[in-house]
Amino acid sequence: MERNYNIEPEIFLEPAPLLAPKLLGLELGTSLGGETSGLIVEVEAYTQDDPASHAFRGISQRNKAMFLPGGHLYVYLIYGIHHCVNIVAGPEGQGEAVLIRALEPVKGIELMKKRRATQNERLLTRGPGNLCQALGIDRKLQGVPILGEGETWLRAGIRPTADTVQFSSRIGISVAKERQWRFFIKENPFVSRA
DNA sequence: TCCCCGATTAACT
DNA sequence: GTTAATCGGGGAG
Repeated sequence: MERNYNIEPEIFLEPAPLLAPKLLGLELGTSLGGETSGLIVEVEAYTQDDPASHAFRGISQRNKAMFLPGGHLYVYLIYGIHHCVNIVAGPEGQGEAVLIRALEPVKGIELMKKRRATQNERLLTRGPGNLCQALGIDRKLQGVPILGEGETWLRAGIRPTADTVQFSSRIGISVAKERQWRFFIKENPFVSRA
């Protein structure tokens, strides 16, 4: 574990599969009627040439935030119910992003319990839909920058050592299962699946 | 315009 | 293990 390191802004211009593991251990938070945050413990990378990616068919009204420069947010609605949040990767015009799949809660646990309607801390930010609900993230945050002093922010957290990072196929997709672009912290209880 | 189905979740049997 | 919930993107006609 390493604390108080700096986030290098250039990492967001790297391809999503390179950026994704570097996001593990960073603290993602919002200040929306109260501060809530958590350490990123599970992510997945999606690229433009990737059949599982929303960017695969090119730019559209829905996915245009994916084509912003790295370091912005791409938020989408899935199954008509749940929001999912991505951190955009790569240069402007390149449709790549990293889906945030799980956080380890840090700040605003009481507010997150209220938003999630549960007292079970383990369920607050486990899974991409759940963590958006806990942090109050929806499409009003479409395309906002993640670095800087906005109401959505990313800060240095606790950087994992290489031996605690695992990777696997991505969850819930029906194509491109051979791409092992899911990265997560070994044995972390907030990761959505073992 | 119609139709299918998804980067999910929780509540079932 | 299975299934309903509920919206909107995108391909077919």
